[in-house]
Amino acid sequence: MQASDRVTIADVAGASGVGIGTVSRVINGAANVRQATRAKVLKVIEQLAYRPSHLATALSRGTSRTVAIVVPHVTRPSAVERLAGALAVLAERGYATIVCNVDTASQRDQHLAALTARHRADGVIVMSLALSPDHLTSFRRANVPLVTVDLAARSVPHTVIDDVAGGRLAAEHLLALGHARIGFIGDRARRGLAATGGSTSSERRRAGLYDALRAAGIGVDPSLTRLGPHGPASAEAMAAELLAMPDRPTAIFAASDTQATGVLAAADRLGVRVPQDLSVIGFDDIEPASLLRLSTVRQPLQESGAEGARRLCALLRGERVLPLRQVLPIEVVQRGSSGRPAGQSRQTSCRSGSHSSLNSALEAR
Amino acid sequence: MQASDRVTIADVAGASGVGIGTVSRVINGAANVRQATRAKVLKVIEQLAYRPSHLATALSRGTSRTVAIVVPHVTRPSAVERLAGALAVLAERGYATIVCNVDTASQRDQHLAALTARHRADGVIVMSLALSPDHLTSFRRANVPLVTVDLAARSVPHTVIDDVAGGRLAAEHLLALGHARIGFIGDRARRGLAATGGSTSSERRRAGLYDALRAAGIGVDPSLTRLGPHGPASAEAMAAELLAMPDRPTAIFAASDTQATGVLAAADRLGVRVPQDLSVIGFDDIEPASLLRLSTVRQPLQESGAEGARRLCALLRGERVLPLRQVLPIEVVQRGSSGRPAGQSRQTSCRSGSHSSLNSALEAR
DNA sequence: GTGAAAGCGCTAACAC
DNA sequence: GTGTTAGCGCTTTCAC
Repeated sequence: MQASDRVTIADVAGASGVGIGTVSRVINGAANVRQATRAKVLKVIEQLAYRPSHLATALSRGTSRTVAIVVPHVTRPSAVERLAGALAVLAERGYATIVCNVDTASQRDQHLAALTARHRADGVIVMSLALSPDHLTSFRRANVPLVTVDLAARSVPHTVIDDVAGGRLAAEHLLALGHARIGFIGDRARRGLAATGGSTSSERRRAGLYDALRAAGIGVDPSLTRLGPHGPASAEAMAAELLAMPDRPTAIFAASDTQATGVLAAADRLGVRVPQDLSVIGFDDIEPASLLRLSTVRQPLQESGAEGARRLCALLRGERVLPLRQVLPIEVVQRGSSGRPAGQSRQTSCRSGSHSSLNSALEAR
Repeated sequence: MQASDRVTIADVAGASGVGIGTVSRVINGAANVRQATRAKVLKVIEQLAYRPSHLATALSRGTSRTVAIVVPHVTRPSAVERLAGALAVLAERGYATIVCNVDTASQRDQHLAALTARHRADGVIVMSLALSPDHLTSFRRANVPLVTVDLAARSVPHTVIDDVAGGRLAAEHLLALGHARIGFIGDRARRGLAATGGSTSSERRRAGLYDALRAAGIGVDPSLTRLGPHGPASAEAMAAELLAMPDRPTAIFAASDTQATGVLAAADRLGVRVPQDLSVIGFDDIEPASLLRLSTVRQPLQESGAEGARRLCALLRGERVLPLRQVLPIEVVQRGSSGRPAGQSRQTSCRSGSHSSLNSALEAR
């Protein structure tokens, strides 16, 4: 048994006394090989510890069965859930998956440029990322199949949710509970990155909130909207601002569960009880949301990645993928962080009444 | 401008009136090309929208500048942090990174087997995974450079922390605060997966706890140790058991922050105040820990992935990587979830005194 | 059934 | 400087 490094199909052919064509047939399980020949070749392969060269196979076949995923901020729970959903589908179908994390616009451009090289990846999935017309054009010109997730791109198959409707759902949930002053905590769009189709999902969710407020005849108070960098710390600071207002909101809608977590922390620090003094609703339904009893708008994160992967696979099989725009369902999940505002305690929706908030708990430590 | 698909280096050479060797030199920025020639070739490349075939280049060079990372349970915060650390280093050095998520032993074996194929990846990083001698052997025989992270493997460069010491640190922190009855919540080793070198990190942390208890002359009460599946829900259930004991612990050490989160939730549900009635310390220092005011043993997760990547790169450059065993530092981060047990309030180490626990807060909703 | 040979698209060594 | 050629290690006709 020698090192499989440097052992080629020719070595196997030589040692088995057959041609390399036959060895190739054996490797690929072609039918037209005599049983005895097959056995002999397999034995030699075993003895020589022969492993086919993936590169040679791929070059010869013209495909490496590799796809690439471009995803921003991979450490965020929503991103990693999507990624995991896609990885599972792709692995099951025998695709290797290159993961390109991007935290800056220049990283994004670099990765996208690299992926339009010939034979780099059979196809590409782009998630939650601003894609310029130029980007789209280079993929088209390079003839690299592309699908997107959490991002609408014209003439490219995309899997999304209706963020505006999601914002509306969150708002309607709070409105139904009797809230009239509803604050919003969301992302300040960073130049270039994290924007999708001209607006971020945070921005669209805010739009949905405003829609609902107007529809309810309440109108929008811009002073209740705060935008800042993503992340719990920033959300906490912004929520603290809202809670310090003389006429503070009775409810806050956060554009993501991560930010909602920050809102809970802020309420805590200020001794504001949730949900008695403040209702909070987030977006995404990431794992910790359930533990924190956070009401939220759930979107199928893993499933979105899985669907993106399935659609890319279909594309790679040469199928047409229709409809181009796939919209996944969302729903409100009510937990303990949302309830009727003070003075409207009739028919309280939450399970119990007199408790300290997560927030005051946090402050305690 | 035609599709770059199917345009080869020969086409460029033909259209520029030069040989393919010259085109190759231009592409790779070789010095010995006349300026005029270079310009002409570059213009044609532009016009034809030529993109070199990655597969052809890689096959010819014998390397694809691709590495693979095998990581279990990629959605866990600790895993994704490590992954992100590695991705950043690898991207910066021009390596594409294949990510193989594994949730079962069979997925692990499948991925590891695939990665020992010739030319699949230039090198492999395995994280937090049980690696059998057979696995090690096949990598060695296949001549595929291998490093591990959060996993000791003999004769393979590995980046780890001292989990036993970490357990000891956590214990000593609690002991110093005056705790004597210290519970432990950890993973029940799942057959095959998630075990490293015969024992899981959870198991080693527990061993460290026991060491410290014995060293303190307190001894070990096995009834205070609970093992179960990873995840906050399971941890919550186990913690609830501990807290229901007649002589319940005054402190609980959880093998991970994720599990510690479950402990906090359990305390909440039972109306046990943290840290007054119960101190909690976790392990890892993942992002939410700070928000939850969770005391913890911090380990450099991103850095561990980055170091693994750096060491693999060194290996790929042909350098010897020494020492084989790289141990990263850990430290206790005290936050609000740990304090003196009731009746020992003198010189309390935590910031404030009379607060409700996260736990009671959670119950409230 | 099986062997020989022509690609796949590039790099690199070698001539000129 | 630049063109030519021999690989890199497979798959896949096409004869036999």
